[in-house]
Amino acid sequence: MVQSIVSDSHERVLNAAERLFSERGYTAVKLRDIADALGIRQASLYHHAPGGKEQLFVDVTERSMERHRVGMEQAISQSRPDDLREQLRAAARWLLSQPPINLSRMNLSDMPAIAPSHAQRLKAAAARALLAPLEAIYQAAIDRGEIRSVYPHLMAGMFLSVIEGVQQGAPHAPVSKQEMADDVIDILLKGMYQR
Amino acid sequence: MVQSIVSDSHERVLNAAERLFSERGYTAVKLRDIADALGIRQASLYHHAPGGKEQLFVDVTERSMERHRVGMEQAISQSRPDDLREQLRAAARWLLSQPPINLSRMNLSDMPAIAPSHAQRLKAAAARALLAPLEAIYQAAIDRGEIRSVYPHLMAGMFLSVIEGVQQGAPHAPVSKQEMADDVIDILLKGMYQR
DNA sequence: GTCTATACGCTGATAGAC
DNA sequence: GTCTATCAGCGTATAGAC
Repeated sequence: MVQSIVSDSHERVLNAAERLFSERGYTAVKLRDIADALGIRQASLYHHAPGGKEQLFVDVTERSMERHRVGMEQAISQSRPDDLREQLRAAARWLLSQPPINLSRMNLSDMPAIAPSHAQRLKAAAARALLAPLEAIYQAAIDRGEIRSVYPHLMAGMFLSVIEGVQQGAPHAPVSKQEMADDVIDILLKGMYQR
Repeated sequence: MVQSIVSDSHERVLNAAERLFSERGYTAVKLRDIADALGIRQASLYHHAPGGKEQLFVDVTERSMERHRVGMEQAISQSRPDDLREQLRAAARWLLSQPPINLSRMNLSDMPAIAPSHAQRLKAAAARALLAPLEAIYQAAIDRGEIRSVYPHLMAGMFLSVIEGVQQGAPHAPVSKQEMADDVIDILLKGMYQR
């Protein structure tokens, strides 16, 4: 299969589309923008994405979520068990290596703009890929007494919000994203109060 | 001034526009949506907002940010000084009483879609209204030794992300938004670890 | 102050040459 | 696989009647 070296042209289209969609959202990205990023004409996109804009968005989002599901689960399973801090750091490292995800924008802006059945599928994929793995490690940490009792779902959403904030608020900071994420995880675990 | 009772028709337009823009963002909201929310025709909007869509967006966003600046400063100044927890709770109460704000979406999606000069003004207004007051109370808490040394700017962004997450992730929770916000503030201050 | 009608540009999409 | 040409529909905006 000479075709699937690393990034055949179909992959290049998906990658460009994913970066733009994940940064600006569905409605703000025009097919023209994606074509420009690839150095081709808007109409030429239809050779690689015959389904049109909405289908392209669904495809890249599902691909992204599946990659995140695997990435998150690997990051967590490769960390020491019974160490929430290390698990969260690994999850943060994974998330920061990827294009940013804004779940809030996805839910409020992107989903209403596509077919309800598509929206439902993407929401489910996001829950599986991002929320579920985090909820699981929080629940496990509660069960073994490492942390006090908190709502795992709330904590998972909080973690994702915060990492996303790090990812995009980073430019102004004097330190790297990963350092910021580590600091933030420390605060979530130990708090801000003086010891 | 019989005109300015509470909500003359100009205000009603701004309010409807603000709610929609703040939820879905600039590009996802069509003037038609705002008109529908008001029960009028799209063209009739131009009587109240002769400047068109972009100007309307700038107007409502500046109005919103100015209101937030006052609301945040009041919430904080009416709290006990030297008590970061109470100040954060008051700030959260204020934020949760308002239409949601997604700074990340504003920066990545909305701003690129409007004139650069407009974008610059709105970003500055958001920094003044939301980030600055929070940075100030964090810095003060550090100075008086209430909390350990953290980056106030990072903490301010983190707080806003988290409250916004509470605001929109609330439906699934068994408790009120304010309770969730209080829990989250407790975690930021005390951490998740068992005492 | 709201309406209908309409102009206009932009965007998504199709057809067919190369 | 990419192009040019073109279309249909949508969204913004304007004109003018009521």
